[in-house]
Amino acid sequence: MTEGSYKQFCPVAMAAETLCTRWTVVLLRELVAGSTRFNELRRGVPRMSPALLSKRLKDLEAAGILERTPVSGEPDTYEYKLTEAGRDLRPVIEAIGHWGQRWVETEPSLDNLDVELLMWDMHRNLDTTPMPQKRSTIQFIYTDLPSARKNWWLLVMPEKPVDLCSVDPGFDVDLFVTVDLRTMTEIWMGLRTVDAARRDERLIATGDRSLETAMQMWLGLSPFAGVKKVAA
Amino acid sequence: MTEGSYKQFCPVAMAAETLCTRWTVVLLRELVAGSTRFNELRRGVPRMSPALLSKRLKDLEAAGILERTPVSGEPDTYEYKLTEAGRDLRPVIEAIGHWGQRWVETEPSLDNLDVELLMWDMHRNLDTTPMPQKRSTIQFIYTDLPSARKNWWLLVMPEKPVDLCSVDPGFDVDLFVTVDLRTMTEIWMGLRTVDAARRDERLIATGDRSLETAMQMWLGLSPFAGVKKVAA
DNA sequence: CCGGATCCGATGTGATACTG
DNA sequence: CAGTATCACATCGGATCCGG
Repeated sequence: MTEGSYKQFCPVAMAAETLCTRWTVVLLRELVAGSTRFNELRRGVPRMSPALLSKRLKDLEAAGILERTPVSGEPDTYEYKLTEAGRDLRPVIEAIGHWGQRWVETEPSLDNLDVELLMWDMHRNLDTTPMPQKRSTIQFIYTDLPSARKNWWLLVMPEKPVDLCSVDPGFDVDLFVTVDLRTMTEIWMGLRTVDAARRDERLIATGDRSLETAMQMWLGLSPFAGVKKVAA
Repeated sequence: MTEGSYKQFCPVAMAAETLCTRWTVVLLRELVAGSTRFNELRRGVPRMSPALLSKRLKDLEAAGILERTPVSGEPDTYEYKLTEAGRDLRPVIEAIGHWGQRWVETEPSLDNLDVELLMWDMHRNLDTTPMPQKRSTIQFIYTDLPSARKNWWLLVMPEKPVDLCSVDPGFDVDLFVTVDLRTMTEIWMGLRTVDAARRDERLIATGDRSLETAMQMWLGLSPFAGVKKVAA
């Protein structure tokens, strides 16, 4: 970007200088969502090269948007946390996402599905309040994926963050969800409901009855799932 | 930018693909502010090369954000008007500008002043309602600029758009404003008031008393002038 | 594993000039 | 007025590698 400024005194231009460089707002979305570690960020922004990620983190630190601090106890590991200025970017990210959900055609991006990214987003947004007050294990089986990426487990423990596994954790499974990747992504984006997918036999949920019927409730959707799409 | 997508199904990423390319949001700010013609846009985004401007306009048209239509009567001239999707970007631009005003240090960008851009912005935001119901001519004299860019005239006609001239239009001047470029830019950005600048003798306004005293009123400021700055 | 750095070819951008 | 053309240069993506 000619690493250079727009040379305008307008606040929009001044902000855009740091915000509107490639990958930056996607990275910020990940930070606003709560990721703090380098490799955690990589998982949320998988197609961004580590070199560019590193550069952007430095740029954002220099801009006062985040702070990099060593993690006590773990040498050579760092945490990237938003400053107040960074947290104040949430409305900006929300406005962009809101517009994107309303106006950007989804078809093209539904050709670029990514299970890992989907599961990563889902596990962060699960709403555990309507779930039983005990450990629950939910297994997702993606019918259209090769075996290495077919099975995913969400481990829900009361009072603890939800855990995501791509290898069998060995616990008894309380609910099996069998679905294809596109359908699950559409549900996550709010383009389709769990019930509709079950009626169409695109999604099958078997196991614990209460988990099964409340699925639309505990399955936290994309923060923008509620926004109505207008784009043709 | 590798003219390529982020390949994510997240609405933030989908929107950022078209919005967060270099110059795009600055251009959108200009469109949201009401400019419609190619050379009008150039004046609002003076450091953007015409080649890139042309490309961006095509991209935005392809994204459904604006429409290009021939101007009837004038061959080979076109108008670029925001579609509903484009007008719906106003909250996004506002959120970015709001954040910029709050958090971006202004000092660096106050080294990149631009009279023409400032006058262009000002003439568009003049609030003519508190002005006399007759033609008024206001001359700005920038004490620190070379003669070619020193003098500017704003022509206010009731019921008509404000006119901006960089050559003497020949009318009697109702109000003379003598000021340096930095001070006037600071006032425009809301970093300083007209009264404070007059007390500091950085700005002198002489002529019609009512125009003089109401200056802070009719001088429309930047849309973000009201946002309190936090940045150190 | 974690947190990067390095290299190189492809792509995007800026400056300047020019045209119907 | 409304753009193109051209060329040098900056940036980015992808792959690889590295030190703890």
